[in-house]
Amino acid sequence: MTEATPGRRGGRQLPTADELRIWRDFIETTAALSSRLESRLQSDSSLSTGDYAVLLALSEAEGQAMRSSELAAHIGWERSRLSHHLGRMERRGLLRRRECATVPRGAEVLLTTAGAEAFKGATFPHLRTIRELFVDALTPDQVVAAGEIAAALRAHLDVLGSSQAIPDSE
Amino acid sequence: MTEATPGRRGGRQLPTADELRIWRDFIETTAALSSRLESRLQSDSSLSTGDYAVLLALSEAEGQAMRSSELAAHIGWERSRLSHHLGRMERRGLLRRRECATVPRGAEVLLTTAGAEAFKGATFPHLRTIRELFVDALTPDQVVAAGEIAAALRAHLDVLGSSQAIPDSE
DNA sequence: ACTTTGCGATTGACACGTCAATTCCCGGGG
DNA sequence: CCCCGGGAATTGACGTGTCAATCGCAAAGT
Repeated sequence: MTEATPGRRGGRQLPTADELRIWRDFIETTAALSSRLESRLQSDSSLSTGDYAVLLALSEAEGQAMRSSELAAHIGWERSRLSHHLGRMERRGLLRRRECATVPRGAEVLLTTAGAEAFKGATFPHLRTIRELFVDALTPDQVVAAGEIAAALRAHLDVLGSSQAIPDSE
Repeated sequence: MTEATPGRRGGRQLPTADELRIWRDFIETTAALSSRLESRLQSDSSLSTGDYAVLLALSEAEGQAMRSSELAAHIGWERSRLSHHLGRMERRGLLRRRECATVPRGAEVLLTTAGAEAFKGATFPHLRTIRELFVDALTPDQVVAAGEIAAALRAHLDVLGSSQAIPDSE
């Protein structure tokens, strides 16, 4: 009573066995890919991808500094996550935090020279790794297809997200 | 359209701007997808995807029990990760651990009724979520393409992995 | 003026993962 | 017999992420 209408995509409740197999393959492989990238970045530069995202944003900012909430919005992180991460990065000497003059309780994050150098040293091997692990693995057509798949998934997530998601998103 | 020397793929060191954009889109979207799935599973069933993987493996095992190293191999986890996770799941009453008769230092993991029920209650909504977030977002062609992309990425990871994988001495 | 509210940012408690020990127990040499 | 190497599993330290308080302070309300 719950199905028996093949062909119509809106009729099924559950994925088919083939779809499920592809799903598992897809999600596990992308996770493995992230994890490999992470460990490459770690061994090449002693940075995590989180560190890299923060350093990238700060490097591109004018004065190599940003308010922490701007930074959070820019890289799409929750503020609390950023705060924890900045604390760890500050302990490692990659950046400094300073009271912000313009905004009441605002904190400004600025790159140290060590941070700038770490970023500089990391970026080339990191990009090369992306090429090796992702671009080189696929045909040009597949790269394009991957982009389209990502766009479709993202669009779908956004649609669902607005109607029935978690509290505030961004 | 931005590059000047199309054709030779082995010549470049770094990804093009287009490739990089696709990469970021792809990796961030898949991460968002995982995270959405995780939170759906959590709110539907109070389980993490890790819990789900463990419960699935145990449910399918004969006697609803497995040696912990078999389990680790089956779901592809490191033993230490599994050990930590089993500890947390045991505290929540989803499973029990017992000394294994057949193997010297072997530990056997077995499902409790609570664990079996939690899994039973979780599986339908979980599969439905996979359908909603993944299958429904893509055209049938894209689903197939996603499978091929995953296979290509995985194969490439495996090739690289065997030649220059983990640091064994430094 | 004294609260109240609102926002930026931080903190604490906890789940999760990895790496490097460490424990337990076994089965050989010496 | 005692030690020693080795496999199974656990443990501890620590980085990382989330959620729910909390803190500090300025602008409003009364």
